[in-house]
Amino acid sequence: MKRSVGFVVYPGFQMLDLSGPAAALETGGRWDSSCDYEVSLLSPNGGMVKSSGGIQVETLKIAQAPALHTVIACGGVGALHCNEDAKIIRFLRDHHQAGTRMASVCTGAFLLAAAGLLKGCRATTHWRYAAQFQRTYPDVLLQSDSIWVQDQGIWTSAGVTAGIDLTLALIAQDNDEDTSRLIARELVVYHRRPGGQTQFSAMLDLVSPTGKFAGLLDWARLHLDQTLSVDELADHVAMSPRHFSRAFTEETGQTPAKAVEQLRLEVARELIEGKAGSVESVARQVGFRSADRMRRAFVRSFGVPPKSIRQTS
DNA sequence: CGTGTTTACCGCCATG
DNA sequence: ATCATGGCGGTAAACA
Repeated sequence: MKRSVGFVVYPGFQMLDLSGPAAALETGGRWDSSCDYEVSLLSPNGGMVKSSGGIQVETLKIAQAPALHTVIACGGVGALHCNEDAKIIRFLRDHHQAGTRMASVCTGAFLLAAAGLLKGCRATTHWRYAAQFQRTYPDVLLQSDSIWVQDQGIWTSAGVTAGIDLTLALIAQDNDEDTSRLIARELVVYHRRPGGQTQFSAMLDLVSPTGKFAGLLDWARLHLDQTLSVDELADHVAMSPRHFSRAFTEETGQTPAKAVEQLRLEVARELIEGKAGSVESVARQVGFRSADRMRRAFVRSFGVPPKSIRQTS
């Protein structure tokens, strides 16, 4: 069966948000006719649309979209300006109400949220825009540390290449895990990223090389059993707590306490998946004062307690 | 499950 | 004027 997938783009969209998922969809049909997708590109006014990198694509007007099985809203710097575009909003709203499967990549989540589709739903977006997103749409349960999230049939993914992970998951839903695994191998990407669903490792990679806080984060990772309060961190880089907090948030897109908690959660998760000791002892190793506190942090961040991670891994 | 306490965050403003 | 810095106080969240 051929499934029709429509990508929503606009001036300033991110090419990789489109081309990554499109490549994954294209690859599927190559062996297996039951995994065949037809891709259409849709923009508010149709015609040629320029991506943020300058490459242009030919699009249909969204009003002339064919019947669609899935809609994917692409992200990009343009998303922050056109999330009030009435044509896009109406298009997304109509298709959602009609039961079309809805998805977004990166800051495409801003479009879904603007259309009101994410109210009360768990969702994610590019980590750098997470704070802005939460401020703009406080009624969305943002899971800023997830690669992708599915809630109420709406799929959102983190920044850029996470769109490929998302598409693999969509393909797995339409077909099966094996098909999605084969496609991942063909594309030479991870079928399941190391580190599970967290994008924080990716964040460390992106921020560390250039950032002022590279050394600080590395140091913190090695001393997770210490308190690591904002005051201590600020002291460690010889800044006032106020200035440190502001500079850190600006630089990394995360507040200091959140970042430390992410580090703790990430290491804890690895230890738990690796079955290294009891949940209680893992909690202490990574600096949670108690297993109960760690458990709450897990639920807050991953949506599930440590126990269920150990069981499913 | 409520309740007092601590912590983090952020807006505002002063300083240099 | 602009920018980096940092102190203060309110608020919200997390903790005990």
